[in-house]
Amino acid sequence: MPDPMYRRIAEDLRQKIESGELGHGTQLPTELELREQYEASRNTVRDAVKWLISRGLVETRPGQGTFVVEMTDPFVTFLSVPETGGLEGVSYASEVTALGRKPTITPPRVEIQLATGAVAGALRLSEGATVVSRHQQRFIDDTPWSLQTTFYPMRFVEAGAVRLIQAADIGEGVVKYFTTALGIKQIGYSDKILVRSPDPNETVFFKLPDDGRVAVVEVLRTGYDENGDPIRVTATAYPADRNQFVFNVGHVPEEIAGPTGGQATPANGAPSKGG
Amino acid sequence: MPDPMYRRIAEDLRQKIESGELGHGTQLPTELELREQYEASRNTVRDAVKWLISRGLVETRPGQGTFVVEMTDPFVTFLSVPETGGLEGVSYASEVTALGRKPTITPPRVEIQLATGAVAGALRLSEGATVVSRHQQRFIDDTPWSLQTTFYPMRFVEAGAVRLIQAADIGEGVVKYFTTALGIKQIGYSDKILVRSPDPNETVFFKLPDDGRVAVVEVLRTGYDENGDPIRVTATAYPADRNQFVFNVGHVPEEIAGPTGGQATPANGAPSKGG
DNA sequence: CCGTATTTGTTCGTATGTATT
DNA sequence: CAATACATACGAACAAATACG
Repeated sequence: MPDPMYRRIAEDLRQKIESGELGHGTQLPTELELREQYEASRNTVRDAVKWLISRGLVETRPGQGTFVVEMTDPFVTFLSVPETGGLEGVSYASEVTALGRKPTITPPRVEIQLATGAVAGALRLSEGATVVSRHQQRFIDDTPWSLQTTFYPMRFVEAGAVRLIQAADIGEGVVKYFTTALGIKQIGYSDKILVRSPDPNETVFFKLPDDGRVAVVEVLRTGYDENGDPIRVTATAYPADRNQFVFNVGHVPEEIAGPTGGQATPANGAPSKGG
Repeated sequence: MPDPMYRRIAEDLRQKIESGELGHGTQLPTELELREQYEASRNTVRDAVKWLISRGLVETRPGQGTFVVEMTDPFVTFLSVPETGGLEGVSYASEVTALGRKPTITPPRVEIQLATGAVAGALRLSEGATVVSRHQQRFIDDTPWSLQTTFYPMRFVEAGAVRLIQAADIGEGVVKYFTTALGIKQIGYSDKILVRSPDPNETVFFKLPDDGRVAVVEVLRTGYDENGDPIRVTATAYPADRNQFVFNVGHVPEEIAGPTGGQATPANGAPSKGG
C-alpha cells in the first residue's frame, strides 16, 4: 500500500469518472455509502472527494450530494484580426453574435487614476501620471464572461478626446474614435497572456468556487501608434475553465472559426511503451 | 460570524502575506503556534493552510514547516513572428538564448499512430488515418519547461519527407524542411490556447504539486499550406505558473521583448467607491 | 550512524450547523 | 417538520519527513 487511503479512493473514483462509468452530471455515492464501500471513515472519504474537487472533476452541493461536473462548451475568443479588414476591426459584439449568442456589455465605469507600476510601464508614463480608466463587465447569454479595464494617458483627453471621460459606450470603438478625433492611428498591438488565481472581485463576478481552484486568464493588450508610442493598455480577465483563445498568423482558411468541439489532449503523454 | 473560522484565519494570513509582513520564502508559524494564536484546533488551522495552498500562496514541507512561496520570474514565449523575416522563422532555441538562458531539447520520440478525434479533425483526416507523431521534452536551464508533440499526415513521409520518421532533430525546422524536400510552404498557422488541469505525465515531468492546483496551458498550432490544407498540428503544454505568452499584431516597437517584470493585475476590480 | 525532537501527513471518532428535499 | 447530505469544528493517535546533536 504505497499511497494513502484517501488517494486510493480518489484514484478509484477518478478512474470511474474518466472511463465514463460515472457520466457527466451523475451523482456519486453519498459520503455514508462511500464510507461503507471503501471501509473508511467519513473524514477519509471526504478527503478523497476534496482531492477530486481540486481537480475540477466533481462538485458538492450541500443537501443534495456530490456530482460529476458538467462540461460547458467553451467560448472561443479571437485575439488576432482577419486578414481582410482593418486592424482590430472586429468588436466584442460582432465576435459573439457571429456564434449565435447574445452579448451584453455594461456601460463603462470611468475613473481618473494615477498610473501604477504595470500600467505606467506599459504606457511609458512615470509613476503617478494621470490616466483614464474605463471598466466594463461583459456577459454572454447573461453569463458573466469577462472583466475589462482599459487605461489611456490623460493627454488624449486634454487633446480633445473628451468622450473618453464620459460614462457611455463608444460605439464605433475607441480605436476608430482616436483616428477621427485626434488623427491617431493604432498600427499594432501586443497581447500578453498569463494565468493567475482570481482576486476576490473576479471570484464574485464570475461566480467561481471560493477555493481558488479555477484560474483566470488575463490578456494584456497594449496598442501602439505610428510613432511606436503606446496609446492604451487593456486588461481583460476571463475564467480559465470556459474560454479558449485563437490567434491566426498569415493566411488561414476561413472555416477555422466556430468551436471545433473536442479539446482533449492529443496524447502529449508517455510513449506507448517504455519511457 | 459570517465566515467560518478557517476562512477568517486564512484571510488573516493572506493579508499578512500580500501586505509583505510575511515575505517570500519566510516560514509561517507552525501548526501548534497557529493553534495558540487563533485559539482553534489543529485541524482547523490546517484547513486554513490548505485554503492558502489552493491559492498558491504557501507551500508545506513535511518535517520543516509552511512557507510563503517564492515567485520565479516567468518565461515569455512569443507565439507570433516578427514583422521582418519569414513565417515562423524563430525557433525555440533562439527565442530562449536571446534571453540569456540555456535551452535543451531531447531528441524526438517518433511514433506511427492512428489519428484520433482532435488530431484527425485538425488535419482533416478521417479517424484511423495514419499519422507520424514527434514528441520532445524541452528544458530551460535544466528546468522542465514544455512538452511538445507534433502530428503529420503519413502522406508526407510517403512523398519523400523521410526525416520525419527519424529520431533526430530537424535542425533547420520542419517548416523549412518541408519546403526544400516537398516544395510545400506553410503560409499561415492558427494557434488555439486553452487552460486545463495537468494529466499524470505532465504532473511528473513538470514536478507539479500532485493536488492539481497548477494548470497547464496548451497551445494547439495548426499549420496550413498554400491550398489552405493543414500540414501539421502541434500540441505544446506549459505549466501555467511559470509562463506567459506574447502575440504581436501589426507594427509593434522592438523593445517589447524582455520580461517586463511586474505582472500584477492593473486594478480590474471594484470601483473606488460603491459597486 | 543513531536517536530524539520538531513539524507536517493521515486516519479515526464525534458533535453540531446549514442547505435541500 | 422531518429526513438527508454536505460543512465546520474539535480532539486524539500514529506515521513520515526533516533537522540536529
